[in-house]
Amino acid sequence: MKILCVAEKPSIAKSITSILSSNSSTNRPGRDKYCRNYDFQYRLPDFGGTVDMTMTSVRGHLTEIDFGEDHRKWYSCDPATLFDAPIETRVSKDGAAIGLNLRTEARGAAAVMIWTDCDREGEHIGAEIVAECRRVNRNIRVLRARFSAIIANQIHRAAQNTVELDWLSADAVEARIHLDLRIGAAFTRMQTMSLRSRVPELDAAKQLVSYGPCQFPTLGFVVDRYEKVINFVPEPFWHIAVTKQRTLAGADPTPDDDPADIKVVSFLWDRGHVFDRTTAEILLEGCIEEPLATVRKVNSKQTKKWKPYPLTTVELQKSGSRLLRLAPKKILDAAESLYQKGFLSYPRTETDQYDKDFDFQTLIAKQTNDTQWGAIAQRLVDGEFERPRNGKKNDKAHPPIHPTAHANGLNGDEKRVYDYVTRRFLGSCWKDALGRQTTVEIDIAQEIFRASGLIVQQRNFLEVCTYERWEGTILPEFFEGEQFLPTSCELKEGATSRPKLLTEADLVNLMDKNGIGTDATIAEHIAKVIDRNYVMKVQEGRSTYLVPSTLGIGLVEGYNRINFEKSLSKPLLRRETEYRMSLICAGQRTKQETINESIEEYRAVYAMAKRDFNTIVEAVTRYLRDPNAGQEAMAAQLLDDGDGGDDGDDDFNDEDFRGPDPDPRPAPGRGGARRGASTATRGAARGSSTRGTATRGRGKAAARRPRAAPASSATRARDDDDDDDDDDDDPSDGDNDAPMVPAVRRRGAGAALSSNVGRGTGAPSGLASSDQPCDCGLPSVERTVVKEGPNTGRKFRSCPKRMDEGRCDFFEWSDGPSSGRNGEGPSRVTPAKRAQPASEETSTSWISRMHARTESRARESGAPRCECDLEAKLQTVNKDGPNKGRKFYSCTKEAVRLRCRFFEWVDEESGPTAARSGGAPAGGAGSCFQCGKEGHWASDCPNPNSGNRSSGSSGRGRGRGGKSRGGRSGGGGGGSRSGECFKCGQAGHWSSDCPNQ
DNA sequence: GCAAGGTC
Repeated sequence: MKILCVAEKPSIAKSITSILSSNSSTNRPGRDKYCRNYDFQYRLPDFGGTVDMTMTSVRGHLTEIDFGEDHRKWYSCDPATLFDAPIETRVSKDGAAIGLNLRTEARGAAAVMIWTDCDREGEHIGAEIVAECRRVNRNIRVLRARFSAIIANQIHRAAQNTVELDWLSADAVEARIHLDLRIGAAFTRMQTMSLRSRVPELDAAKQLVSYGPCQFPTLGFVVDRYEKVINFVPEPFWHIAVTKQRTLAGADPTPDDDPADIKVVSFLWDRGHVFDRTTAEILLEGCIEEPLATVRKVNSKQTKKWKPYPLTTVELQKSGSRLLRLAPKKILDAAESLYQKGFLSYPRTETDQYDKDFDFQTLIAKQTNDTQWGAIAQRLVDGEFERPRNGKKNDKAHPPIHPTAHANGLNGDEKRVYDYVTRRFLGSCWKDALGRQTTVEIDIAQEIFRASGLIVQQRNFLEVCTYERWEGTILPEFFEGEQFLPTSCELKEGATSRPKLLTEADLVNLMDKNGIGTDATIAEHIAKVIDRNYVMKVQEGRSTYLVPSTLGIGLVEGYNRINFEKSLSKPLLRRETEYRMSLICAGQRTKQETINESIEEYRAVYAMAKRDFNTIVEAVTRYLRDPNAGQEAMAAQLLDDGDGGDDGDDDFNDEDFRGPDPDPRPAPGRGGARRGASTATRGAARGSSTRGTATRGRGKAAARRPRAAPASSATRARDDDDDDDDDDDDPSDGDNDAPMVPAVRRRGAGAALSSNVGRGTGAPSGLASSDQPCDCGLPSVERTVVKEGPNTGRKFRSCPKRMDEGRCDFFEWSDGPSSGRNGEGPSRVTPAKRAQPASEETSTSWISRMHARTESRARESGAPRCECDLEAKLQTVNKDGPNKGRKFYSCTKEAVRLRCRFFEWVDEESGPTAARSGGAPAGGAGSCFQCGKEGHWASDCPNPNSGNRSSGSSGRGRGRGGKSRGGRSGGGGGGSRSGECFKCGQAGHWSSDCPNQ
């Protein structure tokens, strides 16, 4: 009797064969060059004893679907008919040889045993295999082998205990496949054709304006963050900072003391900060009237920093893009290649827990000869091994990503990815790092302040995970009950800070949490929205951010304005599809019912979109032609960053894995701006409302004091994790790498009230807040462990979202730095580097500051600098017209969307640009594209034959909405209304042929 | 020329 076994991919076929045959199979080529056939004998008592097995494989899905001939051509039908058009399923071109091989092998087989991955897609691929086999063997029996790891006993168990193929899961996948095609094709064709016929720039660029249920939410995340950056309004807050100079032995310093023994201890205010200045001043006044500090508690306890979880694909993409600074797609490509070479395990896995039978020792032993971590691997082999922690995810198909062999001679991206995976694997097999944390709590006029120190006792896994940091902080001796005068006690001002634009790591995280794409496709969706010109990658310093293009913003805003009940650019619709798939799997809904239901919903959305398409055209046109669109966010962020340089993201150094940054998480503050601002306001209101109590209650119980906004309701304090350790937010220290808020605002009455008591002034402290953002960029919230166990009642901070909203993995004990944070005390997690711009600063003031900086720098160097404060690029007008050959300066940035409006003719002394001088050409960003007049859009232009601004005025300069600054358009020298490339902005070619991208 | 999901 012959049984045909079919795996999802060649590598699995090979390894399962090796187990089942005890390495005694013969193999022969199949029809496809990757899919070999393995023959062996295997004992299956249920089939009468020993049987002949042939193991082969497919390569993922075997079939593809498309519309019939009548609907395949774009202009052959109304896109709306695609919701119902007949769909054909056929074996894909790639699958032809594989299908033939299956049919050949199935002919004489009694049964086909399906060995595809044990997930929904795997069941569907199994169904495809069965369909192919039945073409030649109608009655072939179907057996499903279910396994969760390629481990001998599991594989044998799966072979001996086959089950039914899960046809419901296969149906669910088929529903998804059909819906994706119908919806994607209908919307893509409709919006591409409609937009191209009405927006000449898009037509000229042959821009494909695709819609996909994963693409649009991906774009939506980028636009959403962009808008938060743009709309952010900083909210000022105040806090009392207390310092104490003390020798390590706990005495007041004397001139004879070794300076190295003298420490300045910063005490952080238990209230974090308050949003009402008067409240803060009143509380400070109390501290200054009764400045004697009493040490209430000195608490010392063991703490630990947890070793990393086993590595999933999504985590590899997130941490990899952050630490290695590689695009998620590049990381996956490198991991795939390493997998093909046998150095890494299968790189597409959702599992972050190892099977109980997983053979760690053999794998670790393979690393003992490595020059960098061989000694550590040897220690693990020699007994220091500790089983990795278990995460919560298990796809039942693949183990976590781990090295399967020692690799020598790798280079480039592959080396970096391999090194990271291996270090992380070894680290996860070691012990947590151990330390001792000491917290000192003092009371000044019934205000509580805390300082903490950390002694790292055993680094353990940190020795191999060199990209993680956990540094000790020395705390001099303090004794319970002792009293002292603080060295300084003063009011400091900070502000909630602007969120950062999304990084790729942030986006991967958001997509993962919201169920957009799968571990294997997330990177592709990101690449796709970039390829479609919806999103651009922008390098600033060492960080890469994602910025929506004018087209991207226009699309999202246009669809948002139509006000669908379920936004196309939000993850809800995709999540709903997933939910409906789960209903099919559970047998509660049929495939056809689900398809019909979803199609009717999308059909309604489609009809609305088509009816109101003017709204989308207007939004797209407006942004496409808005000279400022897209620049504000970068500019604002740059100004927040001061020098526009590195934002302090951790850097996983290419060579030795020793990055300068202590915290391997995304830089904080990426989001939640509006939320932060609004909660901050609430906090302020609360503070104000109880101010009277504060006045009366001074000296009474703290509980009756005004409540500061809880740390969780405030956005983070200014913190850029900069490489320097300048935690100082004192404006007088010359740290002028950020726009400074006038001293009077920052100190004001606070300065008058501040007091230097005791000896010296000491260094001002950082902010005493626990407003660390979670991995989504939102302010974390404090929760309490309710589950029975050793931590019951213990407080921790986590993502503010509900689980069903996609809560992220951020976690931090409130009482100790034990979970992956840096080693400082829990209340001192975000030292303020410098203050934020004051809240009343207008949204335009950054523009004037930028101009001022530009001009001052230009004066210094003698070279023109653009509004981005970059040296302007010398260019020549190429376009035919009166200005041909004339030289001009413009912004040097490569991405046209980020270029500023700077323009200067070389032959005109300090020639003002149209944009800067106010001498804007007729028809600004808000004007009609056709006639140049304000008040209507081109689609409604009453003067369609007015010849546009190309008729001989500088108005042409804004022909493409001013985005085409004079230089790029030939300086008003006539020509067509949209003569530049959509991507790079230069004349002479269309974006489809752009040589600059 | 459309989608998303497998895999090489």
